[in-house]
Amino acid sequence: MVRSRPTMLDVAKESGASLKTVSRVINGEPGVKPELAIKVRNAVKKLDYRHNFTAGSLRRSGGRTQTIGLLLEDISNPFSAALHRAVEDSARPRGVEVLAGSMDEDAAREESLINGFIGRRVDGLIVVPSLSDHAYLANERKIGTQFVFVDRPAKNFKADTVTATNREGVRDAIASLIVNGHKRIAYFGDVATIYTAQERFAGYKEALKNGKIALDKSITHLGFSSDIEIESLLVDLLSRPDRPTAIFTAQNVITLAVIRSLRAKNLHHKIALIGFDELPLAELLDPAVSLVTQDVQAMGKIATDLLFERLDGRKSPYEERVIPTTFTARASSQIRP
Amino acid sequence: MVRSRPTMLDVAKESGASLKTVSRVINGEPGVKPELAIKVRNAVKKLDYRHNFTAGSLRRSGGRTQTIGLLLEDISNPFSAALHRAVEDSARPRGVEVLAGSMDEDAAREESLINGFIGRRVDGLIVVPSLSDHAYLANERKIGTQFVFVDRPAKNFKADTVTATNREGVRDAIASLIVNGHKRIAYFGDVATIYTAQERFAGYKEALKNGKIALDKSITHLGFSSDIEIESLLVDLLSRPDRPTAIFTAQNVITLAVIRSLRAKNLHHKIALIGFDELPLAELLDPAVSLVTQDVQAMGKIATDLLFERLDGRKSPYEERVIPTTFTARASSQIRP
DNA sequence: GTGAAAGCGCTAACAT
DNA sequence: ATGTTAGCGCTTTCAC
Repeated sequence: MVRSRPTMLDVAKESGASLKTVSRVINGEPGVKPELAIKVRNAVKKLDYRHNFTAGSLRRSGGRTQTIGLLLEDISNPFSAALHRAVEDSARPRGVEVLAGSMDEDAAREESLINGFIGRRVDGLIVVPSLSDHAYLANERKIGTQFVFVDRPAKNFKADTVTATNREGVRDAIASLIVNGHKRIAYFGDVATIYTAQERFAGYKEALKNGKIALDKSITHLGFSSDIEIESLLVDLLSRPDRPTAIFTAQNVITLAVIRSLRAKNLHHKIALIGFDELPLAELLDPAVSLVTQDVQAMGKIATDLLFERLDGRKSPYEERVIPTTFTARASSQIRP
Repeated sequence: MVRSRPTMLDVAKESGASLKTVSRVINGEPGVKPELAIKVRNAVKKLDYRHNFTAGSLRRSGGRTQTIGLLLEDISNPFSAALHRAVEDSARPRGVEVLAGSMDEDAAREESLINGFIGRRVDGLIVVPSLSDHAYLANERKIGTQFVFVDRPAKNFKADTVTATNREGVRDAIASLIVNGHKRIAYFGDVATIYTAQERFAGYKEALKNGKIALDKSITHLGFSSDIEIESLLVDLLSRPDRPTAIFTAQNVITLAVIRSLRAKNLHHKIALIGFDELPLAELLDPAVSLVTQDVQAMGKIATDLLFERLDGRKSPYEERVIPTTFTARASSQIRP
């Protein structure tokens, strides 16, 4: 049988207190005589009353729902999942819950998610932005919804942003290859329309320049590619007389594809490799894979803290916080040309 | 400057329609003349009106919020993250958003999360239950909140449940080792208080029995252990004259620890290994690791579908859906004794 | 200290 | 086809 939920009024009747007094007790407001408060609490238990947060925020000054939204590329990928966890850990101590969604780099999905979240009146949004234009968020911000961007800056919208040292991280990793004597270093990355892809490629070019090595576009590849595509590109590349002696892969999935291809050609002990992004078993592979990684935990925590500061009324100019990446040198980058 | 959000009344005034007509247009209810509807939609755009879903559900019959809660062990682990994604993919087409949280096998956290979610009036909850007693949920269900449990059944609470064939999956994997001639198969698993750990160990015992091999408790270990603990246990085990010729690891983290230890002792090509749970780069390791895996996608989809069926009013008895596991035989389980 | 009344933004029920 | 009124469960405001 479906009963209806007890309300504050039910608790008031049961306890003999007034509606407002019940509200005071539930919300921990001062100025209620202890005996009355106990009566109220007993009634709460007896009726199994559950406070309706949602109804409260309708009238509450500021209208805060104590809920934030988190827009990720894909909830299930390790970067997103780790970021989500960091956000959760910062939000929960404040009694704030997190709505999360996957955008799949799809502008329509992004819009539908943002609508869904704003329709539920989230207090703020933490966004790993895709390509879309974010100018339309200005109206939302006027109304009090706050925004923080992670991993990449928003487009046409100034806001607090947390990114990693993509450029410097790649630059230093490539430099270590150059120190080891590599002069032909291939680069496999994402399309240059993605901010992080741009930055990482810029780091590559910077390192080459510092090492007085000319950029050879025939050994760089920018663009989304299937495993098979990467494999065939690699086969081409590696059958050339002037084949690269080292490879830098600028992203998770690409690193995996290249590892597979190198193994298939039995070149994994011949050609040096450095990848960007965490790889779960990197140190157990043969050779262990050298990686440039982001401090996702820190990025999530800082983003959430920035969001709450804005919600608490901070008015200072929008910040760009840049979190250092880490280069973990393992056997795969010690291979000499 | 912080403006206040436009409401339906503002849209009504702007468009010249009545409040209710605006509501009809926004909610896509029939019976509004196209011309008027267009006027309303123009006003919505002009004012940048955002529907307040939350306020609506206060009055709406059934009081549905189109939001569900998902309680996971740890949002950031691959199993949880994949489950979350599957739930999201089933929920979004219905316009339902997902609140998720990590319980860390901690009853207090579980309670605080459930309170937080119910306080926001989620329509239903999908739970990967920890050890706590779920009898108290009976009151919530009377009131209309629905529950589905995944991976493990709830305690003292009957509800729809989606689990995997833990027992059968392990049994068949162990059987394949026995077929290969193994008679001494070590087992490393979680504490037997966890349902899945129990089931998996039961599968191990079943396979031994079928193979007429006596259970030797000196080569089984049940309990949570650090990497170091596992390593020292393994060292002991492997230095014995009657050392095991194969190892079964009943969980993700344990599998990793055992792989590390076997490598450290240079025994990874000597001792057969099968693990439970997905491992991201399993096929790239040397030897490639044989695994029993769950169909997390299917589990998430089925759980969400069951939840929505209940929310749609299905009254039939609570179901226990059991999803088949998959055994992927790779090189690590082909090693002979 | 406590409580009554008004109203948050919306939908249901009932006009017209 | 459209509008009016009440009221969802709560917090605010203001009175006692």
